[in-house]
Amino acid sequence: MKYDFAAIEKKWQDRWEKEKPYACRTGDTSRPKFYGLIEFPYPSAAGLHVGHPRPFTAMDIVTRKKRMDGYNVLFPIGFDAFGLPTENYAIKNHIHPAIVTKQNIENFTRQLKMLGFGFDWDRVVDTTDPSYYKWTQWIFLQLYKKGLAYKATMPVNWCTSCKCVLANEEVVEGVCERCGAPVIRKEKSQWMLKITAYAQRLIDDLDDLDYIERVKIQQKNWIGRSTGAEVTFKATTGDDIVVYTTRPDTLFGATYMVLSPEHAFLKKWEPVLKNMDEIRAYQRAAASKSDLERTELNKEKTGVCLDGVSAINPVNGREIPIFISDYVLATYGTGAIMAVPAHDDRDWEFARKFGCEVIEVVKGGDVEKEAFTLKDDTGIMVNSGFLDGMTVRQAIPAITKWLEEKGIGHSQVNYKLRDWVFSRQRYWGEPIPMVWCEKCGWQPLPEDQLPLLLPEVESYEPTDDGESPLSKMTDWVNTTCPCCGGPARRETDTMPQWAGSSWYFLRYMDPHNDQELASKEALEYWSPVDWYNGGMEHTTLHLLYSRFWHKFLYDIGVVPTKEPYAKRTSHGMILGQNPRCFSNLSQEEQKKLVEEFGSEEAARAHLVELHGEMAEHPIVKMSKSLGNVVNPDDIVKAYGADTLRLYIMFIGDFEKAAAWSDNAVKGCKRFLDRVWNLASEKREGGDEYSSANEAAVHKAIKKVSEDIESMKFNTAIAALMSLVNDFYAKGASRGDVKALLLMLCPFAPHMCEELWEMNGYGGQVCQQSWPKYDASKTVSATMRMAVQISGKVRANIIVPAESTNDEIVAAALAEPKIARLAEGKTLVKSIVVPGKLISLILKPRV
RNA sequence: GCCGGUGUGGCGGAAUUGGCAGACGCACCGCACUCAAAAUGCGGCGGGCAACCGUGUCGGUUCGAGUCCGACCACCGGUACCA
Repeated sequence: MKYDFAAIEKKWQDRWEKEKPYACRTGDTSRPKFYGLIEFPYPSAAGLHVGHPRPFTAMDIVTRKKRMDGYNVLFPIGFDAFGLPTENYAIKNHIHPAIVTKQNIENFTRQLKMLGFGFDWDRVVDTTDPSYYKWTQWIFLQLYKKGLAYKATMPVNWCTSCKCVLANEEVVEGVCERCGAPVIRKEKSQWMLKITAYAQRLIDDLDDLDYIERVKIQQKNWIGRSTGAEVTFKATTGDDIVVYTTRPDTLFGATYMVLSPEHAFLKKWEPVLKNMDEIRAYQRAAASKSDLERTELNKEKTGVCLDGVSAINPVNGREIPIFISDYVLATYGTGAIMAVPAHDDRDWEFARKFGCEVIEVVKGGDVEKEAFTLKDDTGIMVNSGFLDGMTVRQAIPAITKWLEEKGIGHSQVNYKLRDWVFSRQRYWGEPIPMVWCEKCGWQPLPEDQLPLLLPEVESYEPTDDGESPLSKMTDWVNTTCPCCGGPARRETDTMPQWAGSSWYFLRYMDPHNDQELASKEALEYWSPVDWYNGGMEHTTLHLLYSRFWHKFLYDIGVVPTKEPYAKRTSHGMILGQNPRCFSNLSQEEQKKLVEEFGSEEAARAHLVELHGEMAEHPIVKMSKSLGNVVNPDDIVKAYGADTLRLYIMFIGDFEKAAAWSDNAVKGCKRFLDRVWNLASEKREGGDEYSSANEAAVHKAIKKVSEDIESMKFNTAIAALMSLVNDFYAKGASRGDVKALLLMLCPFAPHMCEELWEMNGYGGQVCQQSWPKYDASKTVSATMRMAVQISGKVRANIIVPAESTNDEIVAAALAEPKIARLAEGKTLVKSIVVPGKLISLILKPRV
């Protein structure tokens, strides 16, 4: 009988739909719980990308095995459906975003079901559903009530194409993360979330989490904690200028001061500043620079020296000039620095250009040539009054103490993390439930009025003036003040896409609750997520945001755990093969080109000339223009879902990027065909393993079990392939085949269910227990050991398993080839590694 | 610049953490089956006639190094005037 994957997969998907074998029950105390989570997809119009099945299949395999291990498994799915791509698609095609979203979710659902994932389909979550975003809005109100949501006017990142503000995390190399358009600074009044209040806890609590190390490092770097001191300098106007420095030890070397162009004192000092025109011109120039220009221009320092105001260095009373320069950021520290050109690269560069004095205060470098920035014990303080002779490490606490005693400074911690810009001037997002009243100011919408529904609008296109499309909906905008009952206006900005995804994993625990975001019972039972797998690109976005929200919900007593996710892993991207790269051509094509151009190098050079630099990269992102995009629908049609699942897991190291290969898919299909042919054969007998395969089966059980736990799916599959090869070579018993199906089931569930049923093993594979590993069954009576002489393998011997070291050495020396090599030599030393090898060191006999 | 990571056959990738490098798969070659092809099954497959040589390069530790230590090279990712 042929392996008819299309019919088999349809049959089992229909049965799963009806019988719901993957549904889970909240509150089951008879079994331990396991909550496996994947990042819910954004339902784009393009449908499922071939990259999606990689993390999905991985967690599907993990959770299927957990079920077989006896866990009550929650493995849910949902849709992160608000956001710009849908809105842009809707605008372009003149369809309402809600309709687009509905269609896209239907298509995604079809594709996800087609791949046979064991989701609990009764728990689907959709962030655009009012019964869901009611609670997103509710959380916002709680943040507002605790002072963690506030409206502030400040320079924000503005995407010139999306016509919308962006969070810091959404700006990548000066351009919009989503559309690639330049980002500029724009002064706007925005809702902000005070994530900075959680900066320290977001760092500290990482220690107890089982996250892969690079995620922890990346989050810590992004939060960017630094310790230093704030120091007050007196200005000649009498004002106190506070600077932040990580090097208070170098205070004696501060020869000038720099303010950010946006610094508030500039306005205050207008009457005394003699070069105000020059200053204004610089301010304007700095403001109009896009982030991209700022980074590109960062090599050459610019600035203006203030004419009319200077500052006094508090340690030595010296008067020093004040500059403004855009290398000092308004949004970090105090927006002002003391410049120590001898010991800071940027200050050194600036001083050289503007002719400022350079005073060495730490010995160890040549400050005429470059700044000496080392902060270790190699430098001794000089030219620094009472600090002279100390090391830098001694000087830092000494000067800090001195500053504190004088009341002009104190130690200070700073973070690079900024508060989260939380409003977007777009339509397709959660309305922010706030009302502006001339009399009462901003008022939160009473909770009983939630959800605040997103109104139907005629036009949801973004406006050039930076106002949300909702602002034109006067009927909706005009409302009454919840406080005084007078006329008031609603907030017309919406929430960013990251809002709905910041808590969705909680909703899965109790998705239909209309009283709370989830019941206490459900939260207690399922929290925390035991294993969360997702992309590295979310490390400083979704992952950080949702940790912040979760900590807040913990603080107000809504959730029972400090952290949302106990374990976080990450998958690599699926890339495509570059059809224009020499190494991806078939051997014949390569040969032809080499003949034509004389050498491989010349052939490669020709391809580069033809297609540009990228022809040198064998592996590239999938793109329509290269024609290397793989559609999961096509693969399922041609080979079946089980083959796609197996291949996407076999493709390589799960954590690393891997390139799609059509040929390699065929190899996985071939493997499933081999399993099918083997297992569909009628076999008599019981459940016991055959003596020929017993050891191999137990070794495979160990390998596959461990590899699934550690996400080494590729080697787990390799072990199963080896086992099948053994079965072909030695024949397989009914029990051998049964073990194979149990282990293969998480990877290829449709086929294994079908074969399980055909063989009449009873029940369904997914309901069986995972096979047990018995180490005693893998030991054999003899062992094969390599014999090395001076570290080189020279022969192999077979000895009884219980041989002593002396017996093993004797056996090694008796081996004909070894005996020949050892002739005329003395055995100096021997090392025996039981079961592996013997290393002999021989010396010529004198 | 700073912080991570990676470098192994024609290709994707293994290697129990210091113990027989190249598991498993792809591609390729041979054989069987077939009138033939495909499919399937079986076998071969790093280089070299060989001694030997081979895990980015150079050096070190060790009986033994892909794995450890030192110096470098290349590529990928994150971050970037954060004082």
